[in-house]
Amino acid sequence: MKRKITLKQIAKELDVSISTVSKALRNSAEISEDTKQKVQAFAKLYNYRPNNIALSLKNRKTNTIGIIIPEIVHHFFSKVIQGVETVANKRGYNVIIGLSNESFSKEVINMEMLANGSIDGFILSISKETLLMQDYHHFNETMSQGMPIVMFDRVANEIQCDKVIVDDFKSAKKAVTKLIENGCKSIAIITTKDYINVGRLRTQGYLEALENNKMPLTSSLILKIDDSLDMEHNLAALENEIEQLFKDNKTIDGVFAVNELYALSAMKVARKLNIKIPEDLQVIGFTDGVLSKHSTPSLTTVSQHGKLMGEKAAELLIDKLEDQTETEEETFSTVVIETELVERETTI
Amino acid sequence: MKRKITLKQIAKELDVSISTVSKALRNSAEISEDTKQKVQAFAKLYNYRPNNIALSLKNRKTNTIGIIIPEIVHHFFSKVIQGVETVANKRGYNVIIGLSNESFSKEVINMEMLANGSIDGFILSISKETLLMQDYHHFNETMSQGMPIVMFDRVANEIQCDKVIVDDFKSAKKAVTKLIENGCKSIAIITTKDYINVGRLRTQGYLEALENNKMPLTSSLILKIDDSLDMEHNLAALENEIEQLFKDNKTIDGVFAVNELYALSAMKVARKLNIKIPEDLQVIGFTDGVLSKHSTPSLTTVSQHGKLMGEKAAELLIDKLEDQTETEEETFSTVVIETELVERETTI
DNA sequence: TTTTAACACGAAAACGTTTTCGGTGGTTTG
DNA sequence: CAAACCACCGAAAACGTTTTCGTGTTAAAA
Repeated sequence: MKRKITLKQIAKELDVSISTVSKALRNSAEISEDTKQKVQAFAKLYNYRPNNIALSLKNRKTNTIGIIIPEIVHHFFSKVIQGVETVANKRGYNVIIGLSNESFSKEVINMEMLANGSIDGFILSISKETLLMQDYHHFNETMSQGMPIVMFDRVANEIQCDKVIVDDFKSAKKAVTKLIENGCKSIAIITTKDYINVGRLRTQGYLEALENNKMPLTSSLILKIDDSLDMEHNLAALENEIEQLFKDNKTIDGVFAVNELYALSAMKVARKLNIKIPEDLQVIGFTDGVLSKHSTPSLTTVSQHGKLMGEKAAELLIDKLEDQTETEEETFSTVVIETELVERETTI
Repeated sequence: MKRKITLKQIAKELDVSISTVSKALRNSAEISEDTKQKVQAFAKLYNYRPNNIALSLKNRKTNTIGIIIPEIVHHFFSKVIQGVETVANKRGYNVIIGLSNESFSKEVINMEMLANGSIDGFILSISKETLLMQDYHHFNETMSQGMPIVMFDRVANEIQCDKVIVDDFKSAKKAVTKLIENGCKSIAIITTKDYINVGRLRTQGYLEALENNKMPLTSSLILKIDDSLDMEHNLAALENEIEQLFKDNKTIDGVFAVNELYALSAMKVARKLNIKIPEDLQVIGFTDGVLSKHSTPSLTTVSQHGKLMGEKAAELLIDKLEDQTETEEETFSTVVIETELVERETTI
């Protein structure tokens, strides 16, 4: 087992100084052609690669991006990571991940862990618990230490930083309007509690769409799910709630769900109640994942373009990291990614 | 913007030496109670945290695990990452990810990138292209430099390292046997080309199950898909092939598919051809993902326990990293994770 | 009073780089 | 022949730690 070779060892072998080796390898004009050749040949032979850690320490720059997400087994977040990874690699950065599991404390711990020199900046989506508690001190602290943050999707308006979001309000409005245009007269929404801001915004979009089209707002048609617990493991409860919704409102002919799972559950319940999709009931979901594409019937959804969000977030972060200008007034931008209504089989 | 505080700054402020500060913070007996109190209070006030990079350089240990996977937008791999992350964090390690996108060169580049000091060891699943080319020099090189590797799922038998796999052969056999017990007389398999070893093994399991039950082996019932291209974006081609299979073999009453997507495509084609599931056709897939759970009818699958694989892989790697004993003969273990046949609605 | 030991602390090396600043020795110039 | 110059190379500092070893001070023992 041969350890990785260092400058020092090369210097010793060739009987020159460490500085000479370093310069020779970087093709400095200070070094004669002869020595350069000699050193470079030797380095190539022993497959020399500079040690990243030493470089990081010297340069006070790790060329690594930290990404903190609530969970990874989730199509949207996977897509975002994919996007981040793509541009990060292209621009010479690595990606290190931390999972908060929707927990405030894990989010804090993970950030502290990475902030101590391991990374140059963060890309993150806020955990549910943090949103609920509205405790954002850790974000401010990291930023005050000169470590930039880019938030995506689940952001906090109170925090001044770069953000990448979709226009949840407009997108929801567009989706519901689509249902109205398709002839739906009684449209229900299955959404989250209001502390999840994306859920709240989507609900508002729903309301505005109804209002703009002079349709009545019926509070019993608004089902707010408490998903503080992991719904993946609580499907039965979810389906019961939805079934009750359908039974209480027999006229429902359209459903807008703020995520894939809610939409699929609605479809499942509808099937159970012998409601035909899309003839008797049209459904639109949010977040374009694998489920929508492969469900039967395949689900019409508002696609968020997760990969694009990741790419954009990475661009923003790296731009900031590599921006040399020492301006006093820091400026932050919020990029809005356009959503797309992907029409499949659950709408006419 | 205040930079992170260092030992040197604390030392300067308190008018003691750097060594004293370091020792005081680590509660060394060399330092008087007075100075300890003073230093610790000051450090707490300024929220001192040791710089990870400096520690890594000093200790020649990064406490970071590198994980290289072919793609991340994939339920199984996400699960594995989740597993790795869980035990890594528990044992004080970070996780850094690299995506090969099923490409040999990206796999090599990514590994070289990380191997230069950024991480202590690898957990990886081999890319399709690498498997096809059978060029494993980069694995041997990294290991010869003292960096341990743990492979999972898609492994190379030629390489001596720790491995975490499922018994693809046995699992496939079990699944097909199940179909036979359920009364299927003509069972087709939808699998990959043989260079993907997991595909090959599953095919062998299929064959053995038939043989053991004295059932005829019909070559036309074996459909080997060339998925060198990304099938997610080539669904139509896949479905055509499957449709042809059904049309050529009208007697088919059972399908074993080596992954979720193949299984779902088979179900889709069956629906198109008005074949009832599970009455006329029973289907079993491999890899327990979200699709299986939420499809209609929900798919009976062989679950691989991705998270468990990740956990096990991380345990193996960290154990090796922290094993102090300087044994000459290195020993490698291969852990086989038991699969589980999750029976849902596509089987009787 | 002198020797010894305990105590408290600091200097310096090491991890692997890059870079600045000074040297050599030789050659050209006035 | 001295001065200036150039081409080439090395010493050392710096990044932020930890740790070994040495040293000075003080109190206890001889």
